[in-house]
Amino acid sequence: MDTTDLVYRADCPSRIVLDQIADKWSMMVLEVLREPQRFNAIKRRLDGVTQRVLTQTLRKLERNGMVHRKVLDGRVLGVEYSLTHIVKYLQGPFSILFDWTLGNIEAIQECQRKYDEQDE
Amino acid sequence: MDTTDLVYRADCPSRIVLDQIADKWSMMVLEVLREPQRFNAIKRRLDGVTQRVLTQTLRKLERNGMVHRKVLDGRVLGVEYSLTHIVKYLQGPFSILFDWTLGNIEAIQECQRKYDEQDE
DNA sequence: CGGGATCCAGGATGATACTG
DNA sequence: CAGTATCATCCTGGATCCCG
Repeated sequence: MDTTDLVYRADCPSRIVLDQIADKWSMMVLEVLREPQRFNAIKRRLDGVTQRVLTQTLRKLERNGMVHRKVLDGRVLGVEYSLTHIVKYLQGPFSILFDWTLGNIEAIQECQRKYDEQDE
Repeated sequence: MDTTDLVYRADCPSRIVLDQIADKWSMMVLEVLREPQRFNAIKRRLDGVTQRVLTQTLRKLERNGMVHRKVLDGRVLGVEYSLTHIVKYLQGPFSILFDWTLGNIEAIQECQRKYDEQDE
């Protein structure tokens, strides 16, 4: 281990952050929450996520101060989620990542085909 | 489901890409490989990764055309990994993400403390 | 050096039912 | 609406041993 590689050290606090947000659902939630959304609205947009996993993901992001949870007052229960200010800064990079996946998907799938063909 | 939300649909190819790279080790490998590195060099820099998981991660990235695997000729076995050109475009956003974790770690840990204090 | 093969435990996840 | 609780299952990941 090179001690100058702080971000890669297991005991570096930033690694703990990466452990938290560097997963598929967290990234997609952060992208969806460009606009504040209610629980079921988020769930509907993230095709395939279960309510259990979405709840866990939101709790994790809330714990890390990246998402704000607000109980709406009204006759029926309603909860709105939104991004906190510290995480809004990441929206640019995230958008680039999403755009990149769309722009490179064909090249990637071609690579997958070639890779899978080798000694099938 | 809003059909305009292509990137969030389970059957959208880009989701498959996110499934592949949106995880902790993949992101760190892509960051480490700014400079081409040999297997054990990568392993040493990524504190805590096991050789098995690193191998799997590299294979996955190679399959998706993001990492190039090159067997070096010499008396002993040597393998060098490097980034392919399509993924180099992501280095900017990745660096921002890494810098962000370092810059916001204190605020985040403060949020964690507050969150954990609630009704301990 | 750079892995592959195997075994195994623990955590993540899906399905389902229930609730303030 | 927005969750919690429980259970069965699956899969990841760690540990270990071996190999060209």
